Amino acid sequence: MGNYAKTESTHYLQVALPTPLRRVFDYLPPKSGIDALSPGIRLKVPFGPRKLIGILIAITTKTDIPPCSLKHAEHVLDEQPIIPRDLLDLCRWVAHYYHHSLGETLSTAIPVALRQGKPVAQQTRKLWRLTYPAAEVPSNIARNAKLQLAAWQLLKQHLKGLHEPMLKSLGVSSQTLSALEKKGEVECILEELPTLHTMPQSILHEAPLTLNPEQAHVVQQIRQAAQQFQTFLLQGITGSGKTEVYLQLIEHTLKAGRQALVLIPEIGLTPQTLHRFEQRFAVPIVVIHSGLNDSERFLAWQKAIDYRAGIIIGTRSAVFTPLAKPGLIIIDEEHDASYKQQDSLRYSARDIAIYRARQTNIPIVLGSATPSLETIHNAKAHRYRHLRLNQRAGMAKPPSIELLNIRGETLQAGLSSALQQKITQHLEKDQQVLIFINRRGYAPTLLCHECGWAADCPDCDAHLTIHRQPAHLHCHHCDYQQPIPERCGRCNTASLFPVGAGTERIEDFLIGQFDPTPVIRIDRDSTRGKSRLQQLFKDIHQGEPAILVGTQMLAKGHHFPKVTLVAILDADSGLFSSDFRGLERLGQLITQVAGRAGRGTLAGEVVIQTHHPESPILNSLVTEGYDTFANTLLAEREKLGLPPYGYIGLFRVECKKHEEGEQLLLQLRELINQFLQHNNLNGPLGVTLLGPLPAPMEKRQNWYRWQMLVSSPARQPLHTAIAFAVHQLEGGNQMLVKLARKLRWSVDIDPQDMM
DNA sequence: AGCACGCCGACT
DNA sequence: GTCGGCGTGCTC
Repeated sequence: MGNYAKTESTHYLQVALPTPLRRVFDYLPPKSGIDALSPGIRLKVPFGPRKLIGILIAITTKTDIPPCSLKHAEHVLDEQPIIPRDLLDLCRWVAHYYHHSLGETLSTAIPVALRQGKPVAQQTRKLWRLTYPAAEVPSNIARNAKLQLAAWQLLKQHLKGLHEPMLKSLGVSSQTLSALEKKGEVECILEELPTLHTMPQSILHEAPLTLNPEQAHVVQQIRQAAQQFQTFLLQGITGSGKTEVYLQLIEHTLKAGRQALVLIPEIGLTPQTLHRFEQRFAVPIVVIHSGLNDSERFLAWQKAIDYRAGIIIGTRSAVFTPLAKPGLIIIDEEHDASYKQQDSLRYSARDIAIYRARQTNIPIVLGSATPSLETIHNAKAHRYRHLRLNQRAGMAKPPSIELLNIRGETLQAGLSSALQQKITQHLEKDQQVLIFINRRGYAPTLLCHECGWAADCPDCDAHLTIHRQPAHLHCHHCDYQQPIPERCGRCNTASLFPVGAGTERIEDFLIGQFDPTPVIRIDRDSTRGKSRLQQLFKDIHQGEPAILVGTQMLAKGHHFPKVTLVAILDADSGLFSSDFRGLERLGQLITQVAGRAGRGTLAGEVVIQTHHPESPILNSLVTEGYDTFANTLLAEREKLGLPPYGYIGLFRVECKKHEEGEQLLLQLRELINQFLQHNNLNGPLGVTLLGPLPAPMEKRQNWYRWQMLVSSPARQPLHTAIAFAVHQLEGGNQMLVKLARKLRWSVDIDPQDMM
């Protein structure tokens, strides 16, 4: 390509920049020329008055901008693309699908270090060895320099050298080493980290478990698709051995010289999962979670892309990790809400993962005991292969589930007397009891008995939650805190009292009621600090009789073999949730916590307190199980045209002045409706608008929140309408742009909830 | 989103 | 006199 010099001026660089603007920007090639520029490299470019680091998307010969107003790219940061082709393509699709800026999408996808322009260094490890093996201690090491002498002696016994981490663990500090290096006695060699190509070791540390026939069948079915795209729904009841299936699938993937990407929910069981993986596999495993700092994240990313790790385990954002040799994707607990990002780029890691699997032509496994309705629907439509694990290892029978009528009952800290009796029975048999309540703190409301005033958050439409440890009022929506007042804020009488019960209050009550049985509370407050949660789990596993009280955290993942009674205190909040997914969530929760009851050899019992024991849907769940329950919900969703039968997007607006959000959405609605009419997309088979409506919690953190729902029985018209609307908001319509400037707006495709 | 520019009010 | 409030415009 020697004739670039001639045509140089007709080439333009399309660059994605970290700005919310949904377009790419064209630049002239840098002064250094266009050679060695390929999509995926980083460029430093002038952007208005500042300099930004962008990603080169494409090199074109056309531009919509008058070429005289184009600027030159200033700097080329990479020789090789740091964003591989398929990740770039993935991000383009994501940006397009979620109507988000490509530059910001790329920023979400890559480690912070990269978007800040840090150089990509070859990953190395340091090998230290003696410069020359002398028989005697060299004279330039002082006789009293004990540490240096020890280090020298050590290295003399290992003339091939020792790696720095090894030396550290043997008590040799880097100061000692650099002191010796200065004296010319030792030298440091930078070795490239080995890739899996050159790693001679075997893949496994320990032998795999023997699979039961069901598991074996599942493994075999998925292996048959080993080299091509196929989505599997692995629906396995709690305790049916899904993880072992994952492990064996990964083993086959590794043996084929490929990598596995495993996504787990956010509050996930990272330490346990990781432990099990590390026990099994001898290949390097990389874990990506919110606890990592920037450089650790960057390291993990590099290991994945350089084929230095065989298994990549991570939460939501790990779905963007590029793989050198992709072979398998696993989404554990695929129904979990934490796979959906709830701000900025509102993506679903599960859905992106499926797209990725298709793009790279590899199988993907969605595992869950309680699959989402979307996934069940796709399985029924034969877009996914539906595989099941119905056998519970070493378990006689599934737990019995009872809907306990609490209508007219006087509750003590949220517990009915019937439930208290059951607790006594189980404790007398030396067993453990698990109480589930999705509300932390002492009580959700501080109420005045005299005038009905309640302590509210000044910044949100919400009551303040009473906490006792330490004592204060706390808003769970914006983190506002204040001391507990002694007198009513309205009538000034001293008759304030807590209404309702959260985990702290229930803990208090149980301690008094079932003394001396220990009560272990597990919620976000009781598990602050690094190893608190692990310690509490350890206590539970001692197996002594105990009552566990907790939130969501208790519903996920962990096995408690001695728990035989599980109680759900506030099922009704799920029954009457303002959100259309409320019931689905409740069903998943009940099924998941029921899976916690009676593992091992002991029979389990589940009690669900409700004011509506006759509720047909709850009864169908209890007597016929999750599948039937899900079918009922699916039928309802179909009637209402809700997902998975209809596709929805949500415009969200936050504003400081109450009416401004509504105004913007009203204007937007007018424009969209005109557009729909012009394009024959109105009517029930086209696109329908609902709203603007205030969000379920209208004010939050001093922002008023409005939303407008856009829905359609087909994906394409929905997409078209939203693309049009976004374009208008972003500059197409002057009036709208003017309104939009005063507030914050965003689009949420496939919203999880309307909160 | 940033950032600059520009035009009005209350300060050492 | 000027420091700084935020409305407006622009980013290849």
